Amino acid sequence: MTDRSLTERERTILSLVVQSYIHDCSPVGSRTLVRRFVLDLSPATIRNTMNDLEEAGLLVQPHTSAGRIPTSLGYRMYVDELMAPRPLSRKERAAIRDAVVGDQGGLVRDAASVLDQTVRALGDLSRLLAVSLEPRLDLGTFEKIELVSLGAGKILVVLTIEKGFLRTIVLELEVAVPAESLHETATLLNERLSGLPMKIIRESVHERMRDVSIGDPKILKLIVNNSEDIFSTSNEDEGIHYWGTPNILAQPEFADRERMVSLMGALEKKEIILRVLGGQSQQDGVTITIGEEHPDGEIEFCSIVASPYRVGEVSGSLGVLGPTRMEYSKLVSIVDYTARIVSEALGESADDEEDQPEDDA
Amino acid sequence: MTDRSLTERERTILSLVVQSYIHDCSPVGSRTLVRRFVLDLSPATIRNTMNDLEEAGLLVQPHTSAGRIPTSLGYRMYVDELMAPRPLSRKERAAIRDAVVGDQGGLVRDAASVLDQTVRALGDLSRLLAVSLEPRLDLGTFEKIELVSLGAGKILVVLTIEKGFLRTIVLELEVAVPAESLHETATLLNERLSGLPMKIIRESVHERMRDVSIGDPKILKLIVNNSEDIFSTSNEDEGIHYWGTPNILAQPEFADRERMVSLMGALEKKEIILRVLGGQSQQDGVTITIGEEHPDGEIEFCSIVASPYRVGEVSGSLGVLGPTRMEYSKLVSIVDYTARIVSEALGESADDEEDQPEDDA
DNA sequence: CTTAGCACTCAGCATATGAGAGTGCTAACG
DNA sequence: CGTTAGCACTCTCATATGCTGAGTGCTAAG
Repeated sequence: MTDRSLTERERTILSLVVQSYIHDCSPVGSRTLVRRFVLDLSPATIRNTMNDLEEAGLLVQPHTSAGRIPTSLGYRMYVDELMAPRPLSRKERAAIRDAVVGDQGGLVRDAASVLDQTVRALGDLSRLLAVSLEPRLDLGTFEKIELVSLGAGKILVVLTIEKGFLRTIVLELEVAVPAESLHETATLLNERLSGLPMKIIRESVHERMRDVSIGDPKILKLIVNNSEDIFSTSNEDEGIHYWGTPNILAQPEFADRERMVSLMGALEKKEIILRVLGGQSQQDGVTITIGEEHPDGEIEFCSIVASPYRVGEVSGSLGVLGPTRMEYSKLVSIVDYTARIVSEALGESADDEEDQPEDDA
Repeated sequence: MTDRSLTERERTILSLVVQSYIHDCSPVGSRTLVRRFVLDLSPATIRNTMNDLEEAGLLVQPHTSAGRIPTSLGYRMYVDELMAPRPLSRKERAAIRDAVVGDQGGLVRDAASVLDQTVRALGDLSRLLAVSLEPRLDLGTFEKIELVSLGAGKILVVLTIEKGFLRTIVLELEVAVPAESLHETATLLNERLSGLPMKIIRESVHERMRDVSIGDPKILKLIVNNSEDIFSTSNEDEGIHYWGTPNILAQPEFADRERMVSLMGALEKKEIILRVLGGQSQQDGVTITIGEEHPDGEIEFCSIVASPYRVGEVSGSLGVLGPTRMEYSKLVSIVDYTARIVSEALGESADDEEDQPEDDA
């Protein structure tokens, strides 16, 4: 538990133990270690070092006289200081890019569709559970509202948001409203709200729409009253995309039914994912959260590698979830690259004029 | 395997075996049976009968000298001839109704949202996996198309279909199109296509839109060329809603990892669900498919209780999936009732004028 | 037709046993 | 002093063994 920095040997051993365990999922002993990686040291020496690492809280033994396995802290150390991100092969990149970009031909794929494809690729490639959140439009700037009459008192509200994001909601009124009036109301809303971030609108429509003389007061009231829902992110708590449940369930760490069921429950309820991914979308770049670092007990055996993607002010996030024993070095690269491509893809599909140059990091 | 009809005693015994097995998930023996249900027969007699049932292919022994369990055929017999559908309690009905109907207040919940709520209730109530398919708009009659310019060459296509179903797609053109022209094009499309079923439109837009003089030819071409996607059901292969994976994974029949993983894979790929539920939506009323009756090996340990829901010509389906050992008598009622309520809810939210009377079956 | 009795089968459980992997410790070594 | 060989010890895992209980099929008697 003392956090004196590690010696070079300790760093090496820790790194090897982690790698070996990630590979085999079986506790690694001193003898095995020297044999697998041809070390110029005797098992006894390794044992001593391992003992030190155990005292530092980086390794544990599942039971007396078994090999060691990394603790969350051990993985943390490995991730932060020891591992070298493994660059992606040309083929892997292509796989991601093809899946994300897809081909349309006249039809514009919306964010949901892009993300759906993305998680599939991400899940298959990582052999873990891939997750993504649809863009949070909160910080996006509102561009335009359009009101389309659908007959029978129903009105389609079409919101255009920065970078071509779109949101449609159907409202219902008891009485039909003439097209003229609809148009006027829309114009009014546009005049007063255009250019503001969605979030600000939510907070201040009431004031901004207080004294109005034109437009239909009924519709206006309806919109103002439902502003929380209308000027929000996507529908309900939806907007989560998954892929790869079988991958993760097949992992040996979920042989325990108990764990498995509770994990699936957590996934289905979506709260946890929303909290973890949603929270992270503030920060930039790839974030790794390991095992017990999670506040939620249900996923204390899991790690998450996630990254936000951004299109203008709008952002969402994506990542993979798996057992703590995962190939961090590879996953960091995969997730990072995928997030970039998604940003790019959504940006492009949004407005073609500004061609963002592809940066190959 | 001879299908001479069963004697009264055989029917009773089969029924009791099925019920007992459904309850316990442990093979039921002759002695247990007489004890549990106070039968006026000796175990030996039961044994003889059971033997007959085994020869008829309705029961099997997992191994010599274990009790019997029902085969798919046994369940089939039970479901078709022996069981009495268990009526729902007032409370259960209320639970379903509340979840499905929900409350809106100005905002119209679309089919996706209604079904999402529905499967949650259905999954929780059945303690199994609930599944639903969004409505297939194929047979729905097309009412109106509306083209809304989004700027930057993008056009929002709004399709109104019978009973208030809605479908929106974004198209993209290289050049901006004047509003005037958009309106003309929409009018043209409405004149020629309104009142036709979506399916017919898909098959015949090319002919119907051959000789036109007004409207923008570019947009028209785009729409005609993409008619397969535009005048179709919902987006991609989406439109499946789930709930209750933990329920089903906790079932003892999925203790086997192998099975469990393959089941989850099948669910995720959606094909099987689409085939089973989609296929069934033709027929009316509740359909039960049991174990090996399914063409797909992945779900040969599962049964599905499903029912279509209908709103005018438009229909979709919903149901529950679980191990063959499920409470058919209860589930039939649940699924049936849920389907009715969903039909009702979607119908109402579609057009309020025609109040369908609630029928309490 | 029904039932008592009996020999037989087999999963499940507990117990014992041995092998293998791994450890910590101590003492010797360069 | 860091490193290493040796050793006693521990603990899991796999295998073998025996026992029990639930259940069966068959036969003969009621």
